[in-house]
Amino acid sequence: MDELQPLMVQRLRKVNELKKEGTNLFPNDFRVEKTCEDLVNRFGQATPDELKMVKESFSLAGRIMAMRDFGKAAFIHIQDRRGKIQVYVRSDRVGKKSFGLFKKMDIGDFMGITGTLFRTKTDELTLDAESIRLLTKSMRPLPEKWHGLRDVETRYRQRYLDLLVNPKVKEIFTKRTRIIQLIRQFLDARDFLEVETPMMQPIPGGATARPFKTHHNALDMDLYLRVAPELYLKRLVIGGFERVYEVNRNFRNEGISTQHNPEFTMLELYQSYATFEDLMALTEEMVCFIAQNVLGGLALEYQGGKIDLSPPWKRLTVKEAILQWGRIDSKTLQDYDKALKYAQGLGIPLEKGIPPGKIITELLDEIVEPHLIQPTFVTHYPTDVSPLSRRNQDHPDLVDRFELYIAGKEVANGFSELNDPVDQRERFIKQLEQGNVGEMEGHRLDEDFLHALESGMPPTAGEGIGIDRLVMLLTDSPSIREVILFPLLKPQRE
RNA sequence: GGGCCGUUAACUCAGUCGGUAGAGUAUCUGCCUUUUAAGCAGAGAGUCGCUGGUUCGAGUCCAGCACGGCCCA
Repeated sequence: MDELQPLMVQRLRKVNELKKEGTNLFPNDFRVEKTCEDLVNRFGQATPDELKMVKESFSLAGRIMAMRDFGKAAFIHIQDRRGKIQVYVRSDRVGKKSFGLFKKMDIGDFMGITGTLFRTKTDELTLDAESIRLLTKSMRPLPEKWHGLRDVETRYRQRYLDLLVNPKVKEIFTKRTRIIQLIRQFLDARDFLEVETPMMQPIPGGATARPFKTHHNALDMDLYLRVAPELYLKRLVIGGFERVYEVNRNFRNEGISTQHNPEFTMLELYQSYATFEDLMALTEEMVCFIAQNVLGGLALEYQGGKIDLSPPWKRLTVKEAILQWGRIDSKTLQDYDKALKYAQGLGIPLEKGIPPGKIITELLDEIVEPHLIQPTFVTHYPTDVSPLSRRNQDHPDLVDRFELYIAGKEVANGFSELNDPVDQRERFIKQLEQGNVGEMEGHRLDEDFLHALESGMPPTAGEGIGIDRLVMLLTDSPSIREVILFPLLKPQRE
């Protein structure tokens, strides 16, 4: 315990008094029958007279969140996982001994109550306690009831307090779980199989990102936390799991921002005999299914802007998109030097020698992305920045790939998969030669994956959806830290 | 990495021109058996993020550092 603060000293005094009286401060034999929500759902509409007819007693437990003391009686609010209910504790009903114990309870303590229901003068459904138990004594005070906990840093560092006193925060994380449940429900119903693939990989593959490194002592082997599960999921497709998905964490050793946390949650799915177009349809359907269930409709507000998820979503090619919002014509865009100069003129720090496709995607991020507020699929990316995507039949320098943008954020990335092992080998080698990947620690030619691909992968389409960003969108959260329970923060200096 | 902002009681926040550190909630004491931000009366509670500087005197001005937020790269 840190240096004893006055408030803790006062609580410790009560603790010692209770111990001396023989009270167990941490019992675990109270039987909980109901949640607050159960009682509100069942009796919330009942009139005072109807409640008088209910002779039944109910037992519930929870944390004391508010207390209004009248000397020989008190009103308190009890909060459990499903809600809150008011409890009336009076000396003449619970008995003098229990009431003496109650007087030593604090906001923040856990309490078990058995009682009957009534309605107060001010019409609030209230449990009239006939017996009470202290279930856990708390030693520190909770944040203030009215303003709650506002300090962002404390909210993240002491998320338990944030969850306790800020109901909206609890709601966001409940929604997050609901969203992931709905994803599973949606994909399971379409005969996708959920799998788990390695988090620790000898070669980090599937995305261009700096990995976290770790070491296995017994094998004396360096390992990397995965930046994507892609190459393992494809191995499973090769192994005959024609429809697979995984919802789990990826790790990227890069910057932190309102859009980026070093560990983040991704859905990746693979469907054999499907194309990137099939996956656009699936994405549209799945996101609408989730929104319908979580929001009750397809209209939502994100940070003051209105977003309509009603299908069909807009689709346009990368080229069309750049020509629409950029001040550049088709001919200039196709000329490497001119396109590079144009990009540099916009303040994008690019050096000569970068792959042509990189100019295109940088331009996309810079001039198109902010405009893509309503859901939009941008399609047909350059091949040289899409090493795992299948080439377009008619334009081999483009791939059958899409990215989904909503509210100016990249939410999904999918493509028809490259299943030609010879082409794949060449593209891996080219990627590594280009430096930005090759120089990144751990990235090297994954012979084991190529070996698998040489055994034959059926025509397949795959996609990744950023779950954190999807949750941000559906909960109107401005920062990724609002949708991750314990976002990464630097340790606090003592 | 750069710019701007923040850090004061357990929580939410004031703090004027540099001159004894403030409020509400919470806590403690007393009264109170239908309150709900209960009420009334009283009390206690501070390393003003940290380190240094300027000054007779620093929460306040200056520099550096830490952590966080927003924006930019």
